[in-house]
Amino acid sequence: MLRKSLSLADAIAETLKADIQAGTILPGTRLHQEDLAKRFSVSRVPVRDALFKLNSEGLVSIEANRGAIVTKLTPEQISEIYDLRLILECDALERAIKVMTPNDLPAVRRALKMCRLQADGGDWLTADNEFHRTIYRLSGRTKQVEIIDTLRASVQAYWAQYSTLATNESHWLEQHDALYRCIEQKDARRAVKLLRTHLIEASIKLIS
Amino acid sequence: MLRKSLSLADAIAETLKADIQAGTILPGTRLHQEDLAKRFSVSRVPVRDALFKLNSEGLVSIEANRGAIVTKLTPEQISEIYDLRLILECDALERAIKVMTPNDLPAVRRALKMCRLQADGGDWLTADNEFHRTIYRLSGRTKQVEIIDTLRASVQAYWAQYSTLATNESHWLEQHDALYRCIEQKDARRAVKLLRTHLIEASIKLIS
DNA sequence: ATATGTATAAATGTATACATTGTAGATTAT
DNA sequence: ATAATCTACAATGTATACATTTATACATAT
Repeated sequence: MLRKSLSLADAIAETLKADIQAGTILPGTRLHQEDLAKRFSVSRVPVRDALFKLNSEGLVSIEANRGAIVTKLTPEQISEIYDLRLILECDALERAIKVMTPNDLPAVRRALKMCRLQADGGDWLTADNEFHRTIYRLSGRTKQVEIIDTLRASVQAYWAQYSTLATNESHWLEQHDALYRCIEQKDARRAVKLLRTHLIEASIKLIS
Repeated sequence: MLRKSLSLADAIAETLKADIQAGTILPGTRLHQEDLAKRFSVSRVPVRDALFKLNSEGLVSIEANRGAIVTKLTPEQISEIYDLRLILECDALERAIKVMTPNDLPAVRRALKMCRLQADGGDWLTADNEFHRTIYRLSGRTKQVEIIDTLRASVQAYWAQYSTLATNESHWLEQHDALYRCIEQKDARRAVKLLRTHLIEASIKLIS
């Protein structure tokens, strides 16, 4: 496997992204360049690069001369993101099912298994993300998958908050199982319908 | 009107963006930090910031330790972008028509007029962009409009190439007129159908 | 002649230092 | 006491200098 040389900026960006998505750093938190530089024992330059990168992913908001804060979404904004995900993910799913071959199934099955392992306690959110991404990638639509990833990432921080309260993922595991069966049978119509309700339910839960 | 203080990085990014979209800087061109720094009479720092920003908009591609090049799209990638635009723009148009009031019409009419003025010779591409954006903004979907803008921007460079050869915008002006009439009558169904053919025609023209 | 390895040069990545902008606190005037 | 202005501090923006990585050219060996 080819390992690309990871710059400091990329490493910092990834760490911060993980912290934000895990809920360790809450939305609305100010991110001071100097503080972060001290935390990572580097200069402010790679920190700035990292913040710019996170800004481009929508995870932090930068105002000129006024610093960066972890993006805080209103319920309306979260709702809009879910509407976008609905459109883009359903389309990607449909395309994926149409072009995929039996050879692609093991990867999906593996991701599904990972979800079961991480169901309670473990890193459920990442496993869930990986399951969906595995499917969407089969569509071959690079840009579309990239946008979907960005949208999913930007709401993940709010799930981290949520799941500490009500950690009831078994319902979603069943939906994943059902989705896999549809994929296995190449039943795009039904798969899309499942995903649609999956996302709508999630949206409602998260906003309420 | 509130004028936000424009950092050097933002100014450089805007200039480069304009150059790329105008076709002055062609896709595939390497963008050396030092050269750009000399061109704008600044240090490499704001240049790097600008390149990161353009990278986040998909206009340039950055590889670690290997510099930045103006993003070069394959016909397949262009096609994918048009498919995404089709989905997102049609949805935005439909939503815009549903929520807009008669008070919103003058702005659209103004943008339409601008298109006529810039039809041949002038800055048609910008006027066309502004016309569509004016409509989509009425939907109130900030994130969605942002994504649409990014997608439109990333293919604009290829139109710049194209329009020097065959500058025949009158056909599209007619389509704009027709679209406006649908909007005026709040006929979302027909408007979406028009936009769909508008985009499909454009896609085919650009790729061939 | 091709391929490989090394050395040199050029470009990007990072650190440090300086400039500018924005903010908070205090002082003064109303 | 409140409002406004000025001053000092803190944070970001930018420039310069250094470190690391990558690419190019040349030499050498097969």
